[in-house]
Amino acid sequence: MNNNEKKTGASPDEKNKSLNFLETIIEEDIKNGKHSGKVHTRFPPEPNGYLHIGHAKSICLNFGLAKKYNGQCNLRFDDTNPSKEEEEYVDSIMEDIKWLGFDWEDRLFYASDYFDQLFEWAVKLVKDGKAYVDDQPSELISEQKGVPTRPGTESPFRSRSMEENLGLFERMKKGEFPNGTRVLRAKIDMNSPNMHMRDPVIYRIMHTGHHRTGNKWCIYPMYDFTHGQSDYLEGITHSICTLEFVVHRPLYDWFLDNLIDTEYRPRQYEFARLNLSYTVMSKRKLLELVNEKYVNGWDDPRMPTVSGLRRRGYTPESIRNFADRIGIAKRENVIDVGLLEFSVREHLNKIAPRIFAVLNPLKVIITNYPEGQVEDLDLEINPEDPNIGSRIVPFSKEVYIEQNDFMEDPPRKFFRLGPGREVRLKGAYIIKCEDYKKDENGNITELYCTYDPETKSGSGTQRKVKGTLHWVSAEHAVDAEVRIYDRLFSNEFPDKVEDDSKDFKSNLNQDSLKVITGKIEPSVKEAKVLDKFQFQRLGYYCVDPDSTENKLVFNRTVPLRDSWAKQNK
RNA sequence: UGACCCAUGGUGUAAUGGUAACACAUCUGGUUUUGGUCCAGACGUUUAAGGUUCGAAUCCUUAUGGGUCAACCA
Repeated sequence: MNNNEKKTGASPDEKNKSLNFLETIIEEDIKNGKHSGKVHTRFPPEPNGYLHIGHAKSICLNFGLAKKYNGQCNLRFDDTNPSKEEEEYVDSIMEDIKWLGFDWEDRLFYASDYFDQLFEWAVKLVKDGKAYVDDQPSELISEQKGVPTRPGTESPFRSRSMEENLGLFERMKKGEFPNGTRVLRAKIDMNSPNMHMRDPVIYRIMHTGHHRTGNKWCIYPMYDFTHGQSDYLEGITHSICTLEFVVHRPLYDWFLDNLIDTEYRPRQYEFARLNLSYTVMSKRKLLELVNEKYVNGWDDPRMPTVSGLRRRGYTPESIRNFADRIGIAKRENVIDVGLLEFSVREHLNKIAPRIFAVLNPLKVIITNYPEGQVEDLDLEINPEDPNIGSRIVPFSKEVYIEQNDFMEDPPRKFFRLGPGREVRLKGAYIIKCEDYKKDENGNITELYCTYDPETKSGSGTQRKVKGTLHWVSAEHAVDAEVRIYDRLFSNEFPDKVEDDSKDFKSNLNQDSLKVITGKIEPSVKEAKVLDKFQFQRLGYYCVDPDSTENKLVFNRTVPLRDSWAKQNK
């Protein structure tokens, strides 16, 4: 067994994991022969924004469950509100799901596919005396709904005749009434302790074109009147959503019970949505960050969006592993963003080619190295995967190292360079610092070192030194823009603010982006957009789409763990 | 003056009436030409009170704490 095979990071779903509560329910259903043992889930995004890591959790859940139990998962756009929804979002959502590694095959649906059927069902409700047209404005309806602790009062239009309701509803459909003048309401129970059962609105007038149905409709069904029936039409067995829909479940069931005669029913289950420390997850807040230019768009690498994470350098595998690790439950939770970072490090460690990059260069002149000599050193690409081969890195008389790899007056445990100290330049020679130069401000500007020609890497040399530094040859190095990203918020819980005059934006991390120019080894010239690297001793970086033929741009995905920095905090 | 959901280490998630465990985080040590990786170890957990039971994290009751519900949003 080689080093790679015994890694614990192997996809968690290969391990014997205990079941989450949904898997328990599903296995019970299968055992009982419910739905003939079939499992059919769906992922139902509203196309009014970009997907974020919380959606990724849901995608992994729904598609993952289907896969695990030999079932299927549909993609269904919940597009019942044309005033907010756009084609642009449909496209980005599909791209993100595919990128995450999931496939809905030929099962792409839209709630708007069902508008005709939904309308017929509404008519049935009217004919059965279970729905009525209300002529009141929304403010009045809202007032009559009461509050959770007090019953509501019935609308004066509640007892209209079936014929009158039918006529009015038809006229609503024909476009005879302006927006907001009438709605269709289910007649349920204004005294219910559940607000959603107090004669919910099921159709509203909206003279707005729809991205799929064009101008065919000027009335649109509400979410509650759409979702369960859509699940029914698609043969969904387990309809999984987040906790805030728990109170909607009685309504979900009510519509099906009053509309459907067959025995089959989809059933709704709820799980806790993902919250991540040091970030916000609501679409509204994310949109605010984009609109008010706190970030550079939905795919800004600091955003918790799927497109942002992709651009940041995250891999689909790392996100899937993350989703597996956080589990599924009904308890409110805040996951430490460190777990996400662990997941991406874990994967990138296995696959990212190692290269040398010096981000804060300090010139080192090797005084006894022959002028003009260049040695092409053969360095491994990834010690985790020796079979992958090696790369050539040129070495010469003048190199750059990191400024913080030298201290004028270093403490004993500093295993790097200082006056009179020795280190190994990784893959090259052991050098000794003989002298250094400072500018008028006291900044170190140059180091003068000697090298030991007997210590060339791979020559069988026995000499050991405590420290090993990365470096680049000054004349061969490639300049690149490097964007050092940090957490978007400085507070673990961005919504926690000192007083009401502030909001989550007051917790924004002012240093979440630093742009510098780094010196990178020449092999990087071949890099393509989104290629991922480990800058040795620093972190994982990937090529940003802003890169041009003449200028590479790198994003820092995540720094390497740094026990030295931690120790010195 | 309500209904519903939830409560296990610092953070998450298991244990399905029978030894409270796994991951991350934290801390030690070992290996290392990355202060990375890897390896070994340590730390630390059932909200409370009653009840049922030979036996309760698990079942029941009450309390406490947290959350959700009052868009013609989803």
